[in-house]
Amino acid sequence: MGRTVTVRDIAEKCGVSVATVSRVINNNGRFSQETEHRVRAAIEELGYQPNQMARALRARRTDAIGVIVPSIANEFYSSVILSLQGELFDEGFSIIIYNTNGSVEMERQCHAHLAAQNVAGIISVNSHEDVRLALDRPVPTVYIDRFLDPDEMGSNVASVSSDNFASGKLAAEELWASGSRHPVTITPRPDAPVTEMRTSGFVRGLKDLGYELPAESIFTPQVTGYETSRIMTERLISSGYPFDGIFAQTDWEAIGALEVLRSHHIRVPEEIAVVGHDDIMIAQFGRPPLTTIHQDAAQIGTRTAHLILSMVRDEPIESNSILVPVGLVRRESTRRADL
Amino acid sequence: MGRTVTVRDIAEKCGVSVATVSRVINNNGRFSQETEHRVRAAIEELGYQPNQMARALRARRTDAIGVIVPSIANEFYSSVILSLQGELFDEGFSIIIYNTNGSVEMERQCHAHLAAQNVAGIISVNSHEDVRLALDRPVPTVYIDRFLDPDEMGSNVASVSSDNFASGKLAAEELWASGSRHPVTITPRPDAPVTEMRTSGFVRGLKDLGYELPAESIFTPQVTGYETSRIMTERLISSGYPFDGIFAQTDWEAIGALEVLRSHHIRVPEEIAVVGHDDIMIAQFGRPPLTTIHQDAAQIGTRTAHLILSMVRDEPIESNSILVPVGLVRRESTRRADL
DNA sequence: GTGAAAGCGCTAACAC
DNA sequence: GTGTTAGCGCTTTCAC
Repeated sequence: MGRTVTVRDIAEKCGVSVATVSRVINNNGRFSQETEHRVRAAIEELGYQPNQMARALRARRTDAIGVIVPSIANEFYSSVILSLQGELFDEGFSIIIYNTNGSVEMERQCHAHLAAQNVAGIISVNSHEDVRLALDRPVPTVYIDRFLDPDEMGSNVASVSSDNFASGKLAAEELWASGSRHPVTITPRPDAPVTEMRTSGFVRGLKDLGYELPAESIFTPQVTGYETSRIMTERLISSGYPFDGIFAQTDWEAIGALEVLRSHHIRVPEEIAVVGHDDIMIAQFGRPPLTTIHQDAAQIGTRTAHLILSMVRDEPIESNSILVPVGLVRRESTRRADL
Repeated sequence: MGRTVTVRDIAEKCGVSVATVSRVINNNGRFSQETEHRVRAAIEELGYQPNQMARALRARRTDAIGVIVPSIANEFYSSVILSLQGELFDEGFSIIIYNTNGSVEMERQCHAHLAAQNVAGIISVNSHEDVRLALDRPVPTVYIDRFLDPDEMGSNVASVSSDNFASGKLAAEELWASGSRHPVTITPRPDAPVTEMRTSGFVRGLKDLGYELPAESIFTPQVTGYETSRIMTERLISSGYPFDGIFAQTDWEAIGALEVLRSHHIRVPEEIAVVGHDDIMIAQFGRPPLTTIHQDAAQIGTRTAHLILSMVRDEPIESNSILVPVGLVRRESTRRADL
């Protein structure tokens, strides 16, 4: 293992200065064709790779994008990250990932860590930190799963999100069409930024159909997930509260609800129709298979990647608040046969 | 936004030299208590954060660990990464993630990318690259899901893996105890490094029970997964090949098999017993719920993190080939009632 | 079209 | 116990 090869080695081998080598590498400034050939040949021959740390020190930033996410083990998030990592890699960027487990304190620490590392940009997924913090962060930030008012955002903040209002509305329409006249909804944790949009879309959808959803029909657990949803559904049944449809705002919550309904021998969709949200793999394996709102994780990933790249490069962006369409995937937990 | 604050600012504010400031920060070398207090106070007051790029340039390496994985969207991998990211974060390290989608060429590119970034270490998950490449890479590398002969490894290569031989054996014993006398196995893709160990454990387990598994009973698809497994099981049934048990070496393959068996009205476990592998969430939702081999993703993550940290710090390591125990999780796809 | 040289922010000799 | 200084590898002004 010889010393690592630097611009200097290339320069010496070619009998030019390091400045010229640098110009060739970055295709920046003038140099003769002949020099270019010699330099490129030497780079090839010696297997030279520019040292990114030195570059970063000079440029005052790295070619890395920080990604902060509640948990990479969440299928929806990992799908988004898979997609955006691929796009960013193609442009020479790498991603540094942090899991916060939903803790605001952890999020704060991650931002500190990222600041010290001089990342070029930050992608923050389903964050419930105060967005104003981002406004006076020098590094461009894109929020996923969080709708931001375009007017409130500085030029270094943007958002990409599913159209959660639309998904709430779709769920309302599907439950109604399935004969549900007293639907309820189970939201993610109250501080999840998507909760409000989905719920208001749901309320609005029902209202348009002539039904005013009572506030008591909106259930907002402190912790999102399968277990919580089981417990809530169990309580809901034993309380005798009249309901004949559930919009569970995550698929895991929907699956939890389905399991409890099944254990009570309540027929789905005949007695109670159920709509989930996200369309992760488990949805296909519900009993019955779950009707759900599909989020386009791949598209969210690519749009986010393109957005952050533009911002990092100081290129103009089409919009600083991108809404990705959702769609209903009808399976067997809605639309009773006799309707 | 003022200029970013550097050691120099701290030094000036305290009336000391940058060297002293550096000594205090790194707790390296001598300095008076009084100086220390002044410096720390100034750091606090100005909100100084050491520039990691400059440090990295100096130290010739960053505090980042590169992680190369086939796909972060695979639940088992993402659970491992969740775990190891937490551990590494506590020690001040960050992780840079690459997805290869199982492509060796992509893996090669990722290594090149990582080399240019001077990561302190590399964690390579389920890689099928030539390990000898790692031997003359200067940066420590830990392989996950790949058993390496301790003798073949240099001091900068190590491995952490489930005890895949044991899991094959467990599967054999469980199927046998469920009354299966002609079991088959469906492996992950042939180049997956775990395939060989699981299969030989399975063969050995059956042999110990007095059954010699014919080579025709080992099915090795080119592509791992739910769909492939469905197709293979379908073919297996229509071919009339006699079998009464399946060891599917991933849970998704097991779920695919279960679906096909169900569509043919073949009773599980009465007619055919099924054992999966990994114990990811979907296993609980199989029809019937899937008996499977549990892999301890969290432990694999923490052991990997500790290993790579020791290697990075040039500390001695207990072992360069760690085997993490597995366990059978019995659900309803094995052990017919009448036995 | 090319070279010399400064400097990004930090650490570690080395001197005192 | 503290200061001076070289230099990590790169890019970029400024000369010529």
